Amino acid sequence: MNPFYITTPIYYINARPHIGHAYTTMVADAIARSRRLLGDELFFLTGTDEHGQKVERAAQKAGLENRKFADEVSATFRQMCRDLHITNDDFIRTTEPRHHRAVQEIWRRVAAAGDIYKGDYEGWYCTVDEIFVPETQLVDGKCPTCGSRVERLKEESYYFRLSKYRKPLLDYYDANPHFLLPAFRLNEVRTFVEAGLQDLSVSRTSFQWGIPVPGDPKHVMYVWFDALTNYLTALGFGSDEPGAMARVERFWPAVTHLVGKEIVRQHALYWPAFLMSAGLPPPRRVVAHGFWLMGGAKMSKSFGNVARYQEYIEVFGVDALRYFVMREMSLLGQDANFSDEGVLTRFNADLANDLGNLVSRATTMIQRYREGAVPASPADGRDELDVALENNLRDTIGRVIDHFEGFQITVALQDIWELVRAVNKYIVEREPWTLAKKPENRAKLDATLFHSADALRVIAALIDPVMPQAAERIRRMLGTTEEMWSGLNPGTLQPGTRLGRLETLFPRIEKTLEELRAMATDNQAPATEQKPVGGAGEPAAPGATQAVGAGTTPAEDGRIGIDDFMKVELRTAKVLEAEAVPKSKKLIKMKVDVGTEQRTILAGIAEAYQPEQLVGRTIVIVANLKPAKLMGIESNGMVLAASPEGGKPTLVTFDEAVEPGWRVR
RNA sequence: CGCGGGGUGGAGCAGUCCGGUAGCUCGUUGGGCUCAUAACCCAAAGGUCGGGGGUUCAAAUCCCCCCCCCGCAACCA
Repeated sequence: MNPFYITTPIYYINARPHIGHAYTTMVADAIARSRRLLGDELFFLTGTDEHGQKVERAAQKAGLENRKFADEVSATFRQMCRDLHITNDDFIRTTEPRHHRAVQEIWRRVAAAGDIYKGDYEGWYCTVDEIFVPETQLVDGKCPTCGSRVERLKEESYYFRLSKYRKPLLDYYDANPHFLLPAFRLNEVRTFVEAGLQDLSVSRTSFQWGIPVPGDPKHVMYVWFDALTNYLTALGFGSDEPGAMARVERFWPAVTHLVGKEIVRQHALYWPAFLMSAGLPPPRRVVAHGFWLMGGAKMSKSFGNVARYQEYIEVFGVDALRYFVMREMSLLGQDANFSDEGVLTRFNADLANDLGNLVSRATTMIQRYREGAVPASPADGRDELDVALENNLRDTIGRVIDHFEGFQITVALQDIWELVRAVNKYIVEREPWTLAKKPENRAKLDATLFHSADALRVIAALIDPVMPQAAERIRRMLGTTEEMWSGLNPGTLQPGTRLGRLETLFPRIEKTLEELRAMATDNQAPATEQKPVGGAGEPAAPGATQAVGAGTTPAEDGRIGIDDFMKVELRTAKVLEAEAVPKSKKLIKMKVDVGTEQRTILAGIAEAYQPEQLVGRTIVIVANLKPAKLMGIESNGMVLAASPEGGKPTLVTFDEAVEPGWRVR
């Protein structure tokens, strides 16, 4: 047996599971199921990433002890696996002792290879949020989340000599052109590596919720060093138990890491480098998928367009959701759209009309014409139509297997549905209902019924990885049992097989979209503790955009006094000149008259306004803001505008004409 | 010249690496059938393949230029 090890990313517990997490997990499950059907020895891993400052803070906010908080959120991901019929062999949590041992062992090996050194991490530190803020995210030299002052701080940190691995990584990519799929993503990573690599800060002293560095416990390991190692932990790496290393040797590096495109760099670059340093082979394959878009836009909680997988399960069923996502988004392709219309259309057209109806008509006829027992296919009843159908079955089996092996699940489903339609056509061409009227057509009718049922048996086997429940239900109706792909052939259905109880496989959903949406809303659980979303649900990269809404409260309840407000000097100003800042996307530079003087101000409104339409307008500015440089230009103030989260700004205007320089309050 | 992805019938996509009748699903229109979940089967309409040059007997596909959209990065003071 071939060893085959597949993983999902471990999901960062600062968000609750949504469609993004569900998608990755369902795809990994389908691949796992397909490999089992092919006879591989399989290990399938998923889990949660639970360390880090964001978790510490989220726990604090929820008023829970770190571990309690982690337990709770991690459990929702475990529940997601149950909800989606995921067949993972293990569910790892980075807070488990086995993982601590494994990570520390990796650290020791990397250190022994001379790739860890102590240095200083220097950056801007917000003492309120207790977090380092990347220079580029500073707002007016202040913390972007809480607005308080940041200070230059140096923190002792261990570094990993990533720079040393530029050449080995490039060599590895060259020797393994399919290491990262799809191919264009490997190009991106290669370009990045070629440009040169900086050593990576891999420890922190500013928080404790992490895995201590061996021999220097005031340091905890930083994000990726901890998280990535989970893939080895689950195999038993670092364990003292007898036989643990045997499993590592068995399944490593025969691994496929399924990831979202936002964490390609970590998996295709950091991780192989860590492993090389530790004297272990890099993973065999990384497959990176795109994002689900809602209404053409990336899902984000602030847009309120994050799809919850639970609603779709309730309305359409687990299999239908699995089918939709795998049919609609090519694993090796671009981003795809997730919409109620899309799901509904796929459900009715593909599942109810094409497949469900085929199952229904084929089984009903056997029931009606042959008392529920599959007839044999007599030689004198067969003709070229039957031969063509059998050939079609054989070809489709081969192609579907190939496509699954190449991670082209979407294409495999297309092929299966081509077959489904071919069987529907076969039945129409044979007209069994006409044959049944004349006894002399008995042989031909038998052949027709047999081959239809036989085709259903094959179809059930082929959809099994994507829709395990539907496959099983078809088998129950047919009276057959599960079959491996390795021995799957047309024509092997046992004559005399008695059908089971017939049921409707996928009942058409005749509801309108409005009704569906209403159902979904009704089912929506009362908004629980809203956690910020990071990417498609995978661990956010170090220095990623700070979570919205987390720890923004400077004072007790966040309110300020009138005197605080009066510190902000708002004034009207007239725009005299305006021009777009070259090479910038959002900035417009303008010269404004503030009554007593003229000054230059930059505003991030280029996406909503043309410079020409600004000239002559009266706007509101913050007049006593410290100057700041943007794109090399100094801005003396700030323009007031209202904007939806992530949307285009609208300038503050007045009912009646006002003069420049008036105070606004 | 920051990096990358994309622009193909009304909608969503494949085809582009390895030039040669432009394909699939949904939708629309007409027909067939009645075993079946008003499902299924057939047929038709609908595309200057973002624009312009070039290479070639032949370009959606190769080369050059331009336009537009979407990510990421950099600047929403």
